[in-house]
Amino acid sequence: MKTQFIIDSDEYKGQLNLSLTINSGQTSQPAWLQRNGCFSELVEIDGVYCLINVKQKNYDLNAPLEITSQSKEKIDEESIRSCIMNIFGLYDDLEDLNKYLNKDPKLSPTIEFCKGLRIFKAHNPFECIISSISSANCSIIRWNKAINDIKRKWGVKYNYGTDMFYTFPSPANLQKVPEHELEEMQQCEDNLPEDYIFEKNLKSCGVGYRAKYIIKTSQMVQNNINIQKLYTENYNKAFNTLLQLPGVGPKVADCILLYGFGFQNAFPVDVWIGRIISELYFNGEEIKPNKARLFGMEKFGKYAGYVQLYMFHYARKSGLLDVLKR
DNA sequence: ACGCAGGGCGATA
DNA sequence: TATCGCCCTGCG
Repeated sequence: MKTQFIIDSDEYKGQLNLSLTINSGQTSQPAWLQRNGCFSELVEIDGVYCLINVKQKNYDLNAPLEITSQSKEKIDEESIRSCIMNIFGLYDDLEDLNKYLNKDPKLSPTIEFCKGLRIFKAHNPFECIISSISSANCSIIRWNKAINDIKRKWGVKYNYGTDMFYTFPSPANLQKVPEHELEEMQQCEDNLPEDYIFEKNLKSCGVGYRAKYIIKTSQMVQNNINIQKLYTENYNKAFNTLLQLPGVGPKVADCILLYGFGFQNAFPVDVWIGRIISELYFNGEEIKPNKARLFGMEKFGKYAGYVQLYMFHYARKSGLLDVLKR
């Protein structure tokens, strides 16, 4: 089944920079496949896997979004539309956000660097949890590659012409994968060809010491922790629930809440956000991560998640980051 | 070459 | 309860 439609810019408030939103390194998921200005990914909608192609003509921030979708079974067009609106943060009111940023002289400079930048929401919350764990102490390119490797090795493959896309494996499947070469070898035991290369294990995806966290977290999501409940819990409850997962500390928990579960009041603090907060609001005095986190949540309220996203992007593009490296 | 950046964990006081 | 060394890999 093929569907084609448009999301016009008057269907949401403020601009959208599709490319920037997808490529700004948010831990909800790796960047989508990009070809000729068109972004593609396999997304589950109403229980059906569906290839989504999204294009914003000439990278014009006000151009309508051109959507095509392909799936075996028919999916209601409204479901596809709202799914895409959600993934690209189109339900967020950027006009209101800009008004808010303009009122704080520390924040107003971020606006011109971040036009149309939106929160890139997870289409698969479990993938978001594993992405966020993989991102800890790790570069964007590295965790992007790791997640794509995991999908390729244990996801379900969907062919669209010559293109191949993979689902993200379920917790039930990911909890069973071998952690390293030795475990993989033990699982195969007999009659493998001499030249067999052991590469169907988590470490071979480049996740390093996080492999055991990923396996344990998959087990806990499968058996102990109901992640669906996070949607209805308050911030503190959900935060503490996530901290129970191995590999999830405060920064990763906040990323999961913000990008995966819609908690826009979360304020994920990495070293950079810590330094920026210290520079902008504490005269360069060193600020402990937890203090920065509480400060951000308190000061920015429901805008905290966006402020964090905008601050980081602004600092990168304006050269502030280089200054803070000292 | 090789030391360092990046967040979380577990041992220490 | 806070602090510190270590985990793995890519990069300068």
